[in-house]
This record gives sequence, structure tokens and C-alpha cells, in this order.
Amino acid sequence: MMADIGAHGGGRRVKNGHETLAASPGTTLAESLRQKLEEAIAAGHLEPGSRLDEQEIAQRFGVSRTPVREAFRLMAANNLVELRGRQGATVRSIKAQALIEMFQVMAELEGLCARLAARRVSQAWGAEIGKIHQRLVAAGETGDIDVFYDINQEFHEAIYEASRNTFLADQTRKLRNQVAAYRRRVTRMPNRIADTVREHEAIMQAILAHDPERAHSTMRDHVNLLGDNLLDFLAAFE
Amino acid sequence: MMADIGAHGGGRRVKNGHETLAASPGTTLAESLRQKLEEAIAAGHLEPGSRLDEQEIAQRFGVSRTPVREAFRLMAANNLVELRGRQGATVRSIKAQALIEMFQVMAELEGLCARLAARRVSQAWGAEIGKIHQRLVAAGETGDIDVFYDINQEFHEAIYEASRNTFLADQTRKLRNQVAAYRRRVTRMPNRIADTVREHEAIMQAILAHDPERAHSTMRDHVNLLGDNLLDFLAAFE
DNA sequence: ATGCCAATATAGGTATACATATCGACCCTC
DNA sequence: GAGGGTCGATATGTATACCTATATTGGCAT
Repeated sequence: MMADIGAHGGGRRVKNGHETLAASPGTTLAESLRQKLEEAIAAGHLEPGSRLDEQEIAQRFGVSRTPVREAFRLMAANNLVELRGRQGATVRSIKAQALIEMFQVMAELEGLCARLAARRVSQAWGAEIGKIHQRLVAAGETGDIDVFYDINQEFHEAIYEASRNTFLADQTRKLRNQVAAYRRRVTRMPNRIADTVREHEAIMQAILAHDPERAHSTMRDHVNLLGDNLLDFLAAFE
Repeated sequence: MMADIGAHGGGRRVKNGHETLAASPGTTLAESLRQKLEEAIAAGHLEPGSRLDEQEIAQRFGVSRTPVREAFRLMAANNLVELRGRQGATVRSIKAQALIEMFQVMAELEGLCARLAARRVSQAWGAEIGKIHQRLVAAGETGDIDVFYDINQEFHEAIYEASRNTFLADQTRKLRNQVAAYRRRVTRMPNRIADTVREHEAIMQAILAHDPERAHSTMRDHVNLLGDNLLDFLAAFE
């Protein structure tokens, strides 16, 4: 079922109770749609495997089919939807095997981020990541899963940036985005929060100690563990 | 300038001396266009930075603007063209800094391919890669640069496959494709052919010896060296 | 002469109309 | 009664017409 994707955001409101869509000049409808839909997928409002009906979405946002189609093409290239010619678009459903493969790559890329970060970080960055980590710990104690998830994301994002390799950061972000729909579920697993905090500490120490190899391996292990947890989680369902 | 992109390929020929376009059923015009254009870019027929005019291309292939636009969107997501809203599409021009970053990632990904390959390859694969390598050596001696380039590609492709991680293989292929337009030029550099042969031998030995770490490092070095050469080459021009 | 503003042209963005392939339902046959 | 084939509905793929934003060029003012 398609929940109320994009119910916030303040653009023009179109006539018949349609969803709103940012209409900032310089931006295009297709791009706005892509953002909205990707958010909806990442947030789990659009189930993997569910069909994306061009007309329905066009009506929902009060636009024609053309920008909707273009948004689909954009997302297809991000591996977020599958386009099977003449058979419509579906939210990409990732099989366990594919997830294993993706985590293997992601572990390597995030590991590279950490390695580069270890070589390049400044003192100021150390203070910043420290603050993020403190907030993560706090959220862990509160038990607010959604907040924890977001701060966790911030932590990794900070390391992407610290790698000072924008291409690498982009690639890693994209990949992270692809598995986001699945990843979110894992946060709710028994020891995941405590483990995450501990693993983040190890990563942080390695980076701040300017130890590239240790930064690499701790980060890689962290991502792989998450992947393992995710697979356990999926296995429990099917 | 736009050379004779897609002058070969045997689909229906459209009325007014247009380019041909494969019309295999089950495939879409947008997809066919994407392939043609990506080939043209990789082959260097479309210079980085050159403008892609929707109407011109539509006319050239005898289709409407719609599939052309969709092909652009598809390619944009592959990072092969840049779409600046309302300002048309251009073949992506990669700056030296970006190339450095991309090679850093590519080295890691190809390294991972090699590492996995070392763990997984069979005896049969060893024979096959050996044959490819022999052909590479032969082409090197002949001095046929284009053939050498293609066989070189085959060698790497064989390792992608051997990693048995289709996602990784896809990612690596895509990345390779993105720098293809630049990469081709490097093959013509003084010692590149001899170096390539030597480096490939080291990689091959490591993989066949089932030594993951050595496979990783030799491959990583190989890619990094190529990147360095490419940067030298570019530096000589600007 | 140079710089800024405005008007116009061009081309990308969007909407809609049309063609065609796929899927499902219903009927006929075995 | 079951299975297959055909016909029709629906949605995707494509074409085209229209709208609007951006760029360019020319004129005017400083």
C-alpha cells in the first residue's frame, strides 16, 4: 500500500487535494518526484516488490505521466526500481544473495572511507564526530529507534565527508541508499544498538589515532556484522 | 563534433537516411539509444564536454524527443552525461581531481574482484585467463593498440566474473565505463603495453596461487599505475 | 566605449493524444 | 470439467503540441 508519501514540504498546492510538490524554479518536476519517491522507498512506505503505477502517481501529484516516467528512469539507474519493458515499474526487491553481495561491496567502500579519513582528519573533525557519537549513545539509552537510526546515518556520513573523496562519498551513499529499506528493520534487533555503539567507538578511535589499517578493518567488520544481522533477520521471515 | 555514431548495427532502416536503430521486440527505443550513445562516448566519438542536442539526436535516429530524453536520464544516472536543468545535456567531462578519486575507488573495487577471484577460481578458469593473456601478449608484440585495448578489457572482465559477485562486477564495470573515454588514450603511452603485460602476469599468478592478499594488492597497484599514467598524460596537455 | 537592461528566440520541461504489447477473462473444444 | 486460445481492456511506449525558463543579442544610458 502506498501511504501518504510526501505529505509535508511546502510548494504550490495543486487543485484537487493532490500531494504537494516543491516548485522551486530551477528544479524540475521529475527531480522533485524522484526525491519524494526515494524517500518513500527508504522510509519503507513503498514496499519492495510493489508496483509503481504511472497514472496513479501522476494523479497523486497532479502532474502528467511524462515527469513520472523520467523520475522512474532516474531511480532505475540508482537501482531503486526495476523497469521491465512494457510491464511497468516495481520497487526493487533485493534477494538475499544480492544483499550479501551488496554488503560485501559496501563494507569495502566504507572501509576505504574510514582508511582515507584516518589519514586526513583534523582535530576539529574529531570534536564533531565525538558529539555525534554522544548523541548516538544518548539515543541508544533512550531507546528511540528512529532517532538512533538517523544519528547512525549522520555518523557514517561524517566519515564519508572526512574521506575527502567526493566520488567515493557519492558511491557509498548511493549504495547505502539502495539497502536503506532493508537496513532500517535491523536497527530493531536485540543487541544491535549496543553493538553499534561499541563498533562505532572502535572505528572512531582508529580514525582519530590516524591508523588507516585499523580504521579500515573496524569499519569493514562493522558493516559486515550489520549485513550478517540483516540476513539473520530476513532468514527469520522466509 | 558528432561523428558517425552508430553507423553499424542492423535494425530497421528508417526513411530519410537516418541512423539505424535496433528494433528488436521487447526492447525499447530509449534503451537502444542509451546503448548507442554510451558506445559512442566510450569510443571517443563524442568528446567530453560536447553538448547533446535533443532535437538533433532525435532527428538523427528518426525518433521523437521523448525516448531521447529518457535515454539521457538513464545515462545521467550512469554519470556519463550531465543534466543541468533547462540548460541541456553534455557529455560528462571529468576533471583531473575527479579522475584521481575515481581511480582510487576503482583500484579498491578491482582489488576486491581479484581477492574474491583468488578464493574462488577453478582450474578451468585458469586455462581461460591464460589464453586471454597469451592473446594480449601477442597483440602487444604486434603493436595493434585497439586490439590490445579490447583484450585488456577482456582480461579484467574475466576477473570480474571470477569474483562470483555479480553486483560487484556490475559496479566495477560501470565505473570502468565511466573513465573509458579517457582510459583509451593512455594505452598509447610509451611503456604502457609492456607494463600492462607484466602487471597482468603478477595478478594472474596471485589469483591462480589462491593468494587473496597478493591478488588484491597487485590488482590495486595495477589500476593505480594506470591512473597515474592517465594523470601524467592529461597533465601534458593542460 | 562599455556595461546593464530588456526583448526575443531557442530549447528544455510538461501535457496530451495515439499506437501497441501484455495480461486477464471468457468461451469453446477436447 | 479442464485446458487452451482468442478477444478485449488496460497501461506502457512513443509522438507531438504547448508552455516557460534561460540565454543571447541589441539598444540605450552612463
